[in-house]
Amino acid sequence: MTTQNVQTAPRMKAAERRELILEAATAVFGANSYVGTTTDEVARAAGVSQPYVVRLFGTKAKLYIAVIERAYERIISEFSRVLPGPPDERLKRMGAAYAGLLSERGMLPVIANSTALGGDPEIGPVARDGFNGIWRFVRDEAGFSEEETREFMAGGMLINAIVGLRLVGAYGTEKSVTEVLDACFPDAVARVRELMPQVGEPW
Amino acid sequence: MTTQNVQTAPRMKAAERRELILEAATAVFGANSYVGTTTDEVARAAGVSQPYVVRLFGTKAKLYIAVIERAYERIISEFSRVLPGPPDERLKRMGAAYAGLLSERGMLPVIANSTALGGDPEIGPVARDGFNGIWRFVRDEAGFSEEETREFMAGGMLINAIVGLRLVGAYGTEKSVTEVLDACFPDAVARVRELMPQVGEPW
DNA sequence: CTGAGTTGTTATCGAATGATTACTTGGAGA
DNA sequence: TCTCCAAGTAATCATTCGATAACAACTCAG
Repeated sequence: MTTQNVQTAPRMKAAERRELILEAATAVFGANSYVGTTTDEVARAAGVSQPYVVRLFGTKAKLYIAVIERAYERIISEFSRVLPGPPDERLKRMGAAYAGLLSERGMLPVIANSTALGGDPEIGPVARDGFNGIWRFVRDEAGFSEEETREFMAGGMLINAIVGLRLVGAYGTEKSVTEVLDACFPDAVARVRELMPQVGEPW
Repeated sequence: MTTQNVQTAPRMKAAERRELILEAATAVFGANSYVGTTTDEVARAAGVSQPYVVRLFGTKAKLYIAVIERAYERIISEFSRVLPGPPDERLKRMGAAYAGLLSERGMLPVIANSTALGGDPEIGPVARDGFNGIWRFVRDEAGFSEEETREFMAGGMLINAIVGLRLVGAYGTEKSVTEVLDACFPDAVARVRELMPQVGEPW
């Protein structure tokens, strides 16, 4: 007995622990970018030791790859969920679904950051695959026109920028910000407003 | 005489050297992001020693701030340049002008990266100012409608993502990529195609 | 011509970080 | 019950990076 469970994390199957770490890593990578994040921060956020994170994923880059793969899958999954329904409101639903992912910490920032890492030989291909996957889904599965697809993707990138810049802190005080947020996606903006992190928040 | 000019960089007024370093720093920060860039890389790219870079700008963060301020000024300057002319083609000209900045190394990637740093207490405010500045210019100086402004900014963010992902390497082979590039900005895409860095290029 | 301020360097430090090694402990199956 | 694999940790290492300090040489005003 005694079960001196003072220091060590409660036992868990590796797959389950992996998922926990991926969730924590998404939040931390999202807050600090890829290069700006230490494996130790991820480990502490997940409640395990730093060497264990490295051992489970092999390397920091491989961990990050797992994180963005999971994030892109998550987006496709949300889009699929809101696909059924009135076709004329499909774009609004998908925009709101994307903005809704703000509630899952780091999800959108990680996506945004991945679009800047195309030059990395390891991460680049994964990021391109993820981006292309969303693009194809929007066009083929959701049935958007070429023009609609471009606009939808561009709108998503704009949301990423707004989130990354923490622009919502200025909502209401800065006219141009208010403008963009209201115009961005008809239904998305409400979600963005309620979910977006403020300036200086650790998030 | 003798002027043993073996190691030390040729003398230059500090202001001139500052500009040289800013240009080099834009390229390096653009290629590797803020956190991923060392002051030593910047120094070597500029042909001076690392401590001198630090001394000229005080700190790495201040150097980066000078870089993005310069980049945002550069964008405004280009937009101003193409402002005169037929109003119905103003949007096309400005889109092409933005894409044309691809020829100045690191300019667009630096802008893209700055939109992810809103959470930084030092850099965040500068990035927000720059973004808001462009926004206001597009709406007030260029006279775009609210809707046009949003679409223009969103298109710019999409270009940033395409560049960051090195998507152009797949142009012609990947159907969806071809689609977006052609649809993005009528005249911008030609410039993007000829100027965009390929996958794996140091750029 | 000279000397003082500016331009620039070399040497070096302390902290941080990703990774490796060797060790411990819990728990499921024979 | 016993044992062996999986889960997890502590200790530690080699690098890297931003910053500081001390020093050297060019140049221009008087």
